[in-house]
Amino acid sequence: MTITARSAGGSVDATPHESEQGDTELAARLRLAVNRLHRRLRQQAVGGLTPSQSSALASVAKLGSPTLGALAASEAVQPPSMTRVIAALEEMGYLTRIVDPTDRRVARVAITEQGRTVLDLNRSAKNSYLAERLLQLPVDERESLGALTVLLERLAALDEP
Amino acid sequence: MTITARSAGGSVDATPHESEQGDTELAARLRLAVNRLHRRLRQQAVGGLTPSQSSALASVAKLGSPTLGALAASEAVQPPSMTRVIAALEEMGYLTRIVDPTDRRVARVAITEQGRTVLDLNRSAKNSYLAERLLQLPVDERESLGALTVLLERLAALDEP
DNA sequence: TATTGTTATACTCTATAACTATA
DNA sequence: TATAGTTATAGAGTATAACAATA
Repeated sequence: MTITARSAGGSVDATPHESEQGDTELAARLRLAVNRLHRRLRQQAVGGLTPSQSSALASVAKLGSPTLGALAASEAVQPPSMTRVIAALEEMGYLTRIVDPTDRRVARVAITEQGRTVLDLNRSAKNSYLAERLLQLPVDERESLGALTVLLERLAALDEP
Repeated sequence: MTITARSAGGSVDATPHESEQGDTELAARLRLAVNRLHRRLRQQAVGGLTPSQSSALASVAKLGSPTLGALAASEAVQPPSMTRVIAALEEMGYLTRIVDPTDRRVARVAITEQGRTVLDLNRSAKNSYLAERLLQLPVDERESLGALTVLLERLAALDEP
């Protein structure tokens, strides 16, 4: 996939100020954009899961049967916060706890059949805020978002300072 | 500027499942990425401003002297939420209230000299979470982020359903 | 004694409902 | 009566500190 910066016939109207910036200004703009988009997204509960819950559930599916601590680190929250998220997902039947046979202090979790179903529904939600907006974008910009998403995922996944 | 989706020598290890998705899956992945990145970012208060405050301050600077209602709509929050953000920014001396001469119900706000200084400091914060991470990216990916940030800004700015 | 997770508590951000001031 | 904003109150998400269980 190959894209260009402003390929939609000039519909991306960056001002000179925006397009001729340094890395720190790019960081500031990206921060604002992420914050604002997050505010839009948080108003939509997708498939009965809050953003924190669907994010954690997706991480569990990806990691297999992580410990609570590993999951908290992966989601960049503190253990007490993850305790609550897990409790909610467990009560809904979307994940189960597994007692670690070698160390009974650790709490491992794994996704259930129901949990996987919900996750799939979540991934294919055609009526979500973002899905509807992506359809309003020109095809080439939509494709470029695929590349951007990979970068965002990596930025969010990088370790702490 | 031209980029490719995985230009970092294969360091972007998207699975086949991730790279061969439809728009709805892209939406789901983008949603998760934005949520996670937001969680990373919210832990860093930049220049003494919370994310909500710096976002609102930037909007005021962009809009000129908006009414509280217009600012709330621009930031996708309800008027009571904006009342609090404005009160905090006003107390810090970063914006002032202007009585609308034609309608004394409306509360207009404008950025102060101090506010503009803080905003500039914010934009050039070299030690922010994102700024440091952007420096870890290959140059071509960093450049692509500049173009794609514009897309995120537009997604966040689109009107409600 | 160190580590893993939980409970208790508090703070930030945001929302809805009810209210005030002005039109 | 309608509109712009504020105050009162509540809920979601997360944090730190103190605790319990296990190593």
